Amino acid sequence: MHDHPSDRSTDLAKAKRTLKWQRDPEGMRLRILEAAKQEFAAHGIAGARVDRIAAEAGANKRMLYYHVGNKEDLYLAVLEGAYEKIRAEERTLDLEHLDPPEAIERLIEFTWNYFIRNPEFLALLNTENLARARHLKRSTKVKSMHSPFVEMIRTVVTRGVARGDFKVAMDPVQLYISIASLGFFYLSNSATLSVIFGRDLLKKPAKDERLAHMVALVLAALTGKSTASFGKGSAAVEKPNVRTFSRVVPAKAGTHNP
Amino acid sequence: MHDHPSDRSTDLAKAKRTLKWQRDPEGMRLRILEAAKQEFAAHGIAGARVDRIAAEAGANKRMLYYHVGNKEDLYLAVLEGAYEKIRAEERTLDLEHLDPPEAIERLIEFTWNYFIRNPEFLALLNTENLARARHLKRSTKVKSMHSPFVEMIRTVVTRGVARGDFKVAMDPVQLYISIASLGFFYLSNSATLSVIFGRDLLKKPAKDERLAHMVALVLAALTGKSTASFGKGSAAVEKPNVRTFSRVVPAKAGTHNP
DNA sequence: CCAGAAATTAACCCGTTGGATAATTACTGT
DNA sequence: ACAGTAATTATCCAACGGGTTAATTTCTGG
Repeated sequence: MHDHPSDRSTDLAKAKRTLKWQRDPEGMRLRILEAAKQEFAAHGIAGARVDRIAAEAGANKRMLYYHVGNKEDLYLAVLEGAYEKIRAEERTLDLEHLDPPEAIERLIEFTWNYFIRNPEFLALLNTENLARARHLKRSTKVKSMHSPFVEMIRTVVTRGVARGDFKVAMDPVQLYISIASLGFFYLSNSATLSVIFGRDLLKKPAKDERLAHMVALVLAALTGKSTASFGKGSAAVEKPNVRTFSRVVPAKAGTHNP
Repeated sequence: MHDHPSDRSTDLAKAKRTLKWQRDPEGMRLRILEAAKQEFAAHGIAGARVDRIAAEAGANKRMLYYHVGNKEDLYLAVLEGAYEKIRAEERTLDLEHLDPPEAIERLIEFTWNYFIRNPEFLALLNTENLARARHLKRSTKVKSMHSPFVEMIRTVVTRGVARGDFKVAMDPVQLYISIASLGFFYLSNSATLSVIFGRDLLKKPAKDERLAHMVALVLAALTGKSTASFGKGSAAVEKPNVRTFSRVVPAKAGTHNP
């Protein structure tokens, strides 16, 4: 969504207490949706509280119904907004002019960083899947928002195979899902995994290591080469990083999980 | 858990109406936990209804509190049971005597099939992560149940590298997470992905294709070979399958997602 | 066979929560 | 300036849902 003056701080709730109050329909709607996004992401559909959303948005509960609708309408609006946002960002990624391996690397990095920057997106997807996509199915809007990534991957892979960079040609859909998988699962399940492994998977070194592993894994599969730290200081899309498989079978190291 | 006479049918609820009723503490407890598992998996913590669990278990609501505890206790018991179950099955997998590549394949297949056979497990994990592992953290029981897979992977990879089967040695933890990722994400998010791609990812051919892709991807990365359908009719752990990357860049094919 | 404990049922309680109704206040065009 | 509409506030409420209390029934050991 485009910036709106009353959009930044999440609880500038009272900033509107100028004498009595002033009108701001669009701003109100945005604050409601933002608050709803946080609430649904944090508590799921059933766990979300309409009153909390209202409070967080600095609004009266009645406003939610006035501007968006009931709880489910609210949820769907949030979900659609989330898809719109990622699709919009996806479209900004231009891979056409890159060497195929680097294009794939960029793709992985973008996806990974998007997930890191938008944890609510992960939560919302999980919530929606818990609901078996009951709401998505009704949303013609989302169904018409196709990700450009599948086609991007198709052309990149084709190009890579033609140029000899890649040994095999994977199904773009499968590869797309795999790239999403590797990052999504790690981040989405970081809480339980951190407990199981007895170490914090969200601290920077762990995340850096994960990104390097994902890139190395996918590129190794595509190129057939063990992809030793290939250069190109290329300041990655959002975060430069090491890119090798972590040292050879790192022995029991720090992990306390046998 | 071990079989108990009054365990099989889920709604044999009334089978206990022998005149008035008869006692069956253990059976009751099991039915309660099974019902709770389904309920929590289907609706999450906040969405779960204590009354529904009771009804499904063929019990009075009071029984839940008598045999297990309040809603949260119930949830934690379910979660711990889920971890116990998967850990138990994991221990039955013996990879030591297999060739490294085949061992990895078996591992992937096992994980994949376990997820398919236990959809509630996926849902529970998602639910717990939505709660930021709030309950897991309190469970000393689960924290002490280490997966044997990480060590299995470590030895297999080491062996594979020594024998020359594998070109690179990956960090076992990363590889473990990656293998889980590839299957987990696909299945856990199949509902939304199916809507987005406009095709049912859960029908058999799609699932078979996914398994083949996962195996090919991981093995290609490890061996450096494009892993063309390597043989060994090896009747996979639970489901034999094709194992190549799907045909070369399958053109727009059936997919309606550009 | 019977007393006490264990298991189970039946009924109720009360805070929460989504949603609705109605009254108030701020804008807008004319 | 003012009428009409849009935006917002202030209350209310009925149902839902987790948890509890108390009465009932079955089982077991002596």
